Amino acid sequence: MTIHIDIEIGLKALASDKRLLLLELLKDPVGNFPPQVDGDLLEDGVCANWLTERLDVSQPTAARHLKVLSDAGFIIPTRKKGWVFYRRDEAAINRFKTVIREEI
Amino acid sequence: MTIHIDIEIGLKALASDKRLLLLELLKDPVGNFPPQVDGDLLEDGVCANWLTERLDVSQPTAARHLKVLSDAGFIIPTRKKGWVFYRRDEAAINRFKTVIREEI
DNA sequence: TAGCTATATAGCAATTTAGCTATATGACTA
DNA sequence: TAGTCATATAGCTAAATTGCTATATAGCTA
Repeated sequence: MTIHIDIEIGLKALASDKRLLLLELLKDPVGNFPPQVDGDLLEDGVCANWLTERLDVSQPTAARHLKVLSDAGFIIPTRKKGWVFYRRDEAAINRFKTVIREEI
Repeated sequence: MTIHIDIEIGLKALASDKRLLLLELLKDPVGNFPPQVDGDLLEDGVCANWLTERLDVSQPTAARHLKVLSDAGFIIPTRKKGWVFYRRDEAAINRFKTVIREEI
């Protein structure tokens, strides 16, 4: 009940098939999505709209999943021309993996 | 939604402060608990009773937390003289860490 | 500025999870 | 074998999570 506070937030954020799918899709934006006009697939990330389609849930539900991952620090939103693009925060993900490896 | 099935079970099992505490306590049985009579702290693990006390929940609630971790394969129960002792399954835990590292 | 479109929030129903008390099971021990 | 003690299960309530529809917000674009 000490270090656990941070670790638990990350674990809860990941413990969902929808959110695991999001992170998986974001691993290879170019392979998983068609070219984007207003944001670079790699630098900015993938349009929330497209991620929503892949999740097979309503737009608000997908938005909340994205927010959970974002709040946990695993993905980074970038606003551009009225769109929001999401990409993985590999550094944060790696930090989390290290904590898992060392603390569990 | 493919590999995720196994990974999700593990993540859900870990995403709880009580269960994280259990795993932490079991990391150092000798340091965390007094000597045991009927089971060896290291070979057999820690008596469910003592773990329950440390968890600060009722006996049935602790039993269920232990079952979740046990079902997920993270801890191993050993019955002896009417007691049940629990120890970490380090191999299983390491396998899980590897999956996390490679798949997330 | 006005309207449009993408995304976020509000608020509700259904499901899952976590806690409890009461009780059943199961296995030592006397 | 009977009794006792440790642990597991049953069954309930409260809280958290996930999904939805409806609506608000925010920021382009014309």
